[in-house]
Amino acid sequence: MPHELPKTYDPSAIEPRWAEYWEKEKLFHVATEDVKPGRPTFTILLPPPNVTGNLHMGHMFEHTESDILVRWHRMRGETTLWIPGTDHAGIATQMLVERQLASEGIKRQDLGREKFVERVWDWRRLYGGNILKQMKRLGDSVDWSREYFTMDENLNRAVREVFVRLWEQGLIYRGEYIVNWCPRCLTAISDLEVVHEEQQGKLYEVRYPLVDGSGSIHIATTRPETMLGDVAVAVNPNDERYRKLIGKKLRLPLMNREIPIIADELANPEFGTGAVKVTPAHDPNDFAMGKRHNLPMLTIMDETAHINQNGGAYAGLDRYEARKRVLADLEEQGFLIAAKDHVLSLGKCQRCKTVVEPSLSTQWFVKIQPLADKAIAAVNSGHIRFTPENYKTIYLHWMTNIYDWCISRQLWWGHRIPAWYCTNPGCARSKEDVNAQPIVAREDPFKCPDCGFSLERETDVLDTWFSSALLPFTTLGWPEHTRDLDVFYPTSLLITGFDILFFWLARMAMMGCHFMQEMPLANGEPRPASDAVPFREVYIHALVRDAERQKMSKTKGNVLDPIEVTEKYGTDAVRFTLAAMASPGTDIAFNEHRTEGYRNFANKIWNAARFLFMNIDRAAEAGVWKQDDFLPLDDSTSALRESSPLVDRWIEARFERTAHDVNAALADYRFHEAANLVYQFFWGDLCDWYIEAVKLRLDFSSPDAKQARAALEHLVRIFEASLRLLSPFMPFITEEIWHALYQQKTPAKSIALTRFPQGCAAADGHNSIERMQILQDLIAGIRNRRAELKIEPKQKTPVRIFARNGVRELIESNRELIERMAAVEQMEFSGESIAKLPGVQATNAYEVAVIYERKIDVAAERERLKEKQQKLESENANLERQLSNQGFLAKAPAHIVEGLRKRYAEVQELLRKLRDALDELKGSDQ
RNA sequence: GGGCGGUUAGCUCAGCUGGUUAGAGCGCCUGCCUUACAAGCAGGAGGUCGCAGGUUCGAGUCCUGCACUGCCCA
Repeated sequence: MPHELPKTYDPSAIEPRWAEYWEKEKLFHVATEDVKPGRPTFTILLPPPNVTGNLHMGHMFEHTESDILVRWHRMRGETTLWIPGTDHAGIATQMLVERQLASEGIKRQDLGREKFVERVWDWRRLYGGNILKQMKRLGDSVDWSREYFTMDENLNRAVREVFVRLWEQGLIYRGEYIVNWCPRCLTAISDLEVVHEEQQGKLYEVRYPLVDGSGSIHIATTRPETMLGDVAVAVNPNDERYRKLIGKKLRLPLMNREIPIIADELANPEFGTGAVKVTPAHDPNDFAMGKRHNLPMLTIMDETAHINQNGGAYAGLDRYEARKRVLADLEEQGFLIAAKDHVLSLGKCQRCKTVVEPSLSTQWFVKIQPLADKAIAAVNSGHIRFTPENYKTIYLHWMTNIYDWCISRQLWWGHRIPAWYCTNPGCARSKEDVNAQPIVAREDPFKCPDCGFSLERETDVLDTWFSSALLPFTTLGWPEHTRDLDVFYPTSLLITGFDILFFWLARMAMMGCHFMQEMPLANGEPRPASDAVPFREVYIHALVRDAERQKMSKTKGNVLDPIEVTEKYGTDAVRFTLAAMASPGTDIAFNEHRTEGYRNFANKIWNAARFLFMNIDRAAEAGVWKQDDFLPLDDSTSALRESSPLVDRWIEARFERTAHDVNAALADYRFHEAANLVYQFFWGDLCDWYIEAVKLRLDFSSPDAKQARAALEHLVRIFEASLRLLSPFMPFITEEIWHALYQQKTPAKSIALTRFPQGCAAADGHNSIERMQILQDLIAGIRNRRAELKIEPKQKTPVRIFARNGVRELIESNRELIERMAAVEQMEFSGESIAKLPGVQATNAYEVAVIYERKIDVAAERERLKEKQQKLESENANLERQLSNQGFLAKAPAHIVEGLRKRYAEVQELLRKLRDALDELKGSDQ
């Protein structure tokens, strides 16, 4: 059956088909019961994208790198599992559904908690799968049967178990602390969810008079409205200016309240006036001071950041309105001394960008230090390794300066905290009591064990990251001791961006090390710390920026939609772009021109395949080829025979070396190197040289069609292996061509399930690479000379060659190749050097002259030779300097010195030839 | 303020533990529709490796300082 392929590669015609096929055939499903013991496993957990999100370029980059590694490991015969899923994204999702409700004129409070949560689930069912659909389109080779959602029933049970255990271990506590409060989201958020932005503001100086009338003190503040909640003024104990005022009382302006002057190291004499007001309920530093000095905590704002009853006349005002009024009143009453320009850092809610209000409230916290200690040890002892390595420093730095983690959120969407309070206001388990001992339980309790009253459940939910932190073990069935855990835990690798290093990675490390240490190994033995880690390796990928290196952002309007780019150039081309630019630690400036180049590469492969098919069809017509002849070829045995020509040996050696280097590059996450190696081999070696060379031997009508058949067989063999080498990088086009090659008789359901070439660095036993290089240089030299002489491409020219014995033999036996590739029609060998002939290209291996009747342009020729001479002279001077340097000769390693000596001899020889040629030119000039 | 990076061709970037003549893609210039491919083929130009010192027989590569620049944390 003849092959029919369009002349130009059209990815849109084939990609959706294969994406669907891979999914439908469940090609990447790993059934635990089928896992063979002893076989290496490669497990990787997909960082769950936000369920509300769409796939962006960063995802595609992350998925491309993951998919390349996953496909590579799979093709190396490992049991390879990639687990996909999505994250319930508490605040983001709740906001989204609230907005939807708002368009119907409803507030979530109108619906009530239960109905609202149902609405969120409805939303999720309808739209939540979008990002997964996009992943399917891109062909991510994940195991879809294991898809998870962080709110799934089984994961919820695991979250609850973790919470209860941490509570039992004293690692979770409830308490009144200052937290970051978002007055728009109406919830507390963790330190990490606050983004700091520099902003131009004012530093106000306000006079606070002493109660005894003996004077006053000037305080400096950026937030004058919080003075309503001031309970003290602090000065540094070493500050001479204020030392004798410590302990005295001040009268707080506007509020007419007496407050003390206290001494605290936190007051910085260098900043402002050196005296700071203390508002413990509205500033984290002041809170710490308040604790130290046992000051009252006076809350002056409500949850929407409006002044409350404690703010006297200002009650009911929004915080910014209150600031204006406070300033106006201070000024009017003569308390405002100055307002200086000041750049301040404002904390904003990561989700909604509202300025966060530090607020005193009762929240749940994880006592983090004991968990962090384990996570630090895991990295320090090498059980978790980072690439690039510098992230280890960043991780350790953060981990050793860690604060307790506020895990409660005042939301409805999320894992509700499994804690119950007694409804009896007098009971010690009542919610109103900050020090209450709630009932934290695996099973819902019904009545208070102390007083028998009914119970109410905690309304708060957990930080989304709390559940995400558990995924490496909960997705594998924890808390049960499952076979999945035995087989797949610890996961092999985490690929993620540095932006969630602390949010997620660090917390997974803590939770994994803590909880999995308790889980015995498959054989019942206790689990060593090295096997408790959630992942053995971490690869932190860089950021994808736009072509101008700007961060992509919706406001800038420079966001590239990966699906759009993919539809324009093909998934393979986009993947290859990302891979080829993915040097560890370097951000990617995504440039469509580059993608265009790799689409061209795909087209090149496509056309190489067309060339193959054309010849297979011809061979079949000539009766020397049957489809059944073509069987999968085993990598371990070479197809080379004694009689195989140099080019066959050469391409095979090049292939083996490339495959070897690609494997080595991927093992070190050097994606760019791997991609470039494949590119260079496929285009630079296979297409530019091998296919051109093999054309000489593909004449099936000749009497020696057997030789043509052998040539075709070798070509097909190398090509098929090259497809496998390319497959992890370009899964679609390789799949398509590979299937076409086998014509329904594929040895596997997919090229993704075949073997990745392992390669061999020392495969070239016949020095074919070195020998071929001489021919390539010779051909390039003749072509160059022809271009200089402006010879019509079609016009063939004779050449004269002088070469020493071995090289002459090499050239003679590849005469046809040279003739074809350099447009040579006659090759004549000289018995002696022709270096003096005008226009000779001289190397150490040969001298070649293009014979052409057009008169040599003497001036141009001299120019050419002089330039060459100049380069060589400077190299020569360099060599002489080094070789006469005793220190170099004494200390440099022998092979370096030897190499230099050899090169020196070559340069001498080349210079001599050049001088001769220049002399000769002088002669012809006269 | 603390920490971590970056500066190599017009652009985007490689260059692993110091070692012979610093590479790639894109762009640019010249010539070609050579029966796989003009999304192609062939040839070519283009770099005092941010600056200044130092270590070394030898520095794009190691050290110090400076300049510019990016990011993270406070």
